[in-house]
Amino acid sequence: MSEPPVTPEGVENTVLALDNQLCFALYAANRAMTSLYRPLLAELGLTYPQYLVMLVLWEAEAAGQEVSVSWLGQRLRLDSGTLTPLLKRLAAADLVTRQRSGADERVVTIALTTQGRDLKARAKDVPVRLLCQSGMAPERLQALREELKTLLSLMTHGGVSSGE
Amino acid sequence: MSEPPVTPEGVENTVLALDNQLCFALYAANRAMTSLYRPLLAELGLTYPQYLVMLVLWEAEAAGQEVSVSWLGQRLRLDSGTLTPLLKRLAAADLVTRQRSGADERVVTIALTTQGRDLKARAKDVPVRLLCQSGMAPERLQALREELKTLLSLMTHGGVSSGE
DNA sequence: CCAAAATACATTGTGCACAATATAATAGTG
DNA sequence: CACTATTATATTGTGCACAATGTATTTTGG
Repeated sequence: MSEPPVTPEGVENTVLALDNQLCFALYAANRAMTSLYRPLLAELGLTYPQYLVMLVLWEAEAAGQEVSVSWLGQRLRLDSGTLTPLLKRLAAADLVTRQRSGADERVVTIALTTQGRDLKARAKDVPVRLLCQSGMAPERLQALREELKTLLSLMTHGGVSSGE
Repeated sequence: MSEPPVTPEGVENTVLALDNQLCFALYAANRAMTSLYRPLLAELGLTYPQYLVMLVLWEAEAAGQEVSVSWLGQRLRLDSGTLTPLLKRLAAADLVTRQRSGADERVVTIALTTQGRDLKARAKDVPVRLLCQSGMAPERLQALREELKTLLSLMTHGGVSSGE
C-alpha cells in the first residue's frame, strides 16, 4: 500500500505514527467500549471493573466455587491494591460480603448477598444491548475476541518460543 | 460448537460468562500490552499515556502542525481533566513547554523542547521491540489493529456509514 | 517446637480517566 | 456597546491500576 520510507526520519515517522500503533487501537477501543458500558452499568449501580467482579462472582456461584480475593485476582489479573478497595465498595453497596476464612485467617472470602445475586437477572441483557450498539457482525466480534485472547496469552505467557 | 443453553439460568451463565466477553478480552489485552510497554518506557522516563502524547507531538512537529491541548485531546480522545496534569508533568520533565497562545488567550500551545525532540530517536525502536515480545505474526497484528480501528469508529460514530 | 520463608491481604503513593463544575476569553446578537 | 452564548482550559472528586511496602498467618525445615 504505502511506500517504505527511505530516510531515518521517514522510518521514525512511520513506525511511531499513532495510527500505526496496535497499542493505541487497543487503548482507544477499550476506553470507547467502557464508555458504552458506563450508562448501562450505572442503571445497576456498578462501575465497569465492579461489573467484571460481579460476572466472576455469578459464574463462581453457579459452579459452586468459593471465592477468595486472590482467586478473583487471578481470574481478572488484578492485585489486592485494586481489589481490596473495590470489594469494600461492593460490600458498602450490599452486593457482597467479605469475611476472613475460618480455615486460613489470611484468606478473605467474598460471597454474594441476596441483592448481589438478584442483580444477575438485571444484568443479563447488558452484553446484548452493548453488542447491538457496536453495530459489528456477531461472528466478526467473536473472531476479534478470539484474536485478543490469543494476543493476551502470548503477551502474558511469554511469546512463542520461550523455553520457560 | 457448544450446545445452546435451554434454561434461563443457562442463558445467563453463557451470556455473562467472563470468557465470552469481548469487553474483557479488550480490557485484559490492553492492560497486558501496557505492562509490556512499561519497562521499555521507563527507560525513557515516560508512562504509557505520556508516550502517546509524545507520539502525537513528534508527528505534529514533522507535519508542521501547531498543537493545542484540545487538539491533543481530539487526537487521543482525552479531555483536559486527563491532559492538563499529564502535560504539566511532561513540562516538569522538560520534554514540552506550555504557553498561552497570543492570538487566543484561552488556548494553551504545547511545544517540544530540544530534549523532547531528541527523545524521538530513543523511542524509535520501542514499537518493534514490543511487537517482537508479542510473538504474533506482523500481518496478524496489523489485521487485528484494523479490526480494532473499525470497532472503535463504529462505537464512537455510531454506525458503519458515517459520511464524515 | 522454633526460626525463616512463603502466602494473603491491606495500605500508601503516583498517575491516569472521566464527570461535573469553575473561570476566563472570545464570538455572536440586538 | 452591552449581553449572552460558546469555547478552551483548569480544578475537584471518585474510582481504578499498579508498584512498593507492611502485617498477620500459615508452612517448611532443622
